[in-house]
Amino acid sequence: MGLEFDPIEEARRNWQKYEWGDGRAMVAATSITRAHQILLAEINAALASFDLTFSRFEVLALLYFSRAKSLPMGKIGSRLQVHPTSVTSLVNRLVQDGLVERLPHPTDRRTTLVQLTTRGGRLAPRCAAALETVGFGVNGLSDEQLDDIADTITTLRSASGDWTNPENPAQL
Amino acid sequence: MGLEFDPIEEARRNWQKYEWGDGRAMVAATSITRAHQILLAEINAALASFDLTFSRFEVLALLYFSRAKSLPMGKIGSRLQVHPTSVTSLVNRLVQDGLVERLPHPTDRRTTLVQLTTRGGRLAPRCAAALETVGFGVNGLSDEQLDDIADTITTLRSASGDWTNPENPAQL
DNA sequence: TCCAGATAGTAGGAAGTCCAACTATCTGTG
DNA sequence: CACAGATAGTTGGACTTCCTACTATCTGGA
Repeated sequence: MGLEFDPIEEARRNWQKYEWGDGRAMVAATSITRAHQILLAEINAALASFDLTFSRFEVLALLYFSRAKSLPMGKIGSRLQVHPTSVTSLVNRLVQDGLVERLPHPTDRRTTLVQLTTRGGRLAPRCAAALETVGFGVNGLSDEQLDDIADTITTLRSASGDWTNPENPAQL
Repeated sequence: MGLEFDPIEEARRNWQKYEWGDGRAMVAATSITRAHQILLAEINAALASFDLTFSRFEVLALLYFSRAKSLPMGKIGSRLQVHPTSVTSLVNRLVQDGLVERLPHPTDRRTTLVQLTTRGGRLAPRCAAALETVGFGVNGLSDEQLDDIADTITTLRSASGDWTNPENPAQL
């Protein structure tokens, strides 16, 4: 990139210099944004040879884990925490690639079931292996660091109401 | 959301159950992705009343911090770590909103300078204040947690070559 | 001097995300 | 039973990001 310094530390200095605050929250938020950008690039590079993206792989994996290898569109959205319209476009592409199929729900005609195809079922574990090989882009971190990040972000997610923990009614 | 459990923990269990790995890296990567999604939504909500997004605010802030309140397109891209074409589209929109101007570089005719307008210069600090008010979406975390996350991600960024530290020639 | 290669920026296109609005279907209450 | 409101999914549009390809300009070595 040609940078001789950490651009995020530079941002913190300026944030403080102009008295916009201590920069703590800004640095944390910017760091997470940048981390996401880096990980996504490495993950997608690892999946490129399968003609998959991380988002589409997540759908495949979710279906693979399900009992009947199928789930309603809406359930996919709530599990992956993405908007219904995102599910629509991801599934469109997966159907196009022959990795999943849309099926009518047996009793609720509003609902569309997404069913993993044989090809999709074969592909998912191979992608998982490829992702494990590249360590999901976080190879530079120790097991402890990975767990620390995950734990802290769990706090963040919980505070933002990512899910309702039955053991913690306070969240309601 | 209607979820009664943490979808990421559920993913870890399944990852292990199908023997795809211990799920550590997957959980860390997925957590960062989700954290990014949450923060971006809160940040953009805080900036919506200014008709700004986080990306466009970052450009504004970077120019505000610069000596002449102007920078070349390319420098903006390298500081914010985004692709040149992203800078083009961000600046297009900022120009359209009258917050920045494109100026020719005095000596290098290839280069385009982006100059903060008076309006842009007035807006930047107000947006910064709004972001500080919502704590950049990380209000649920303590100062220590914020610093821990930032530190760990610095390791990750450094490992991925985000910048070349002059004090650490090993990165070259 | 002059041209090959590097550098700066833009255009067009793909992908993912979200939102608002819309259709179709179900469900519960009066 | 019937209808208002909830629920499921899609369409169209906005935004950011990246990639490839392209033009314009600069620079250094032959």
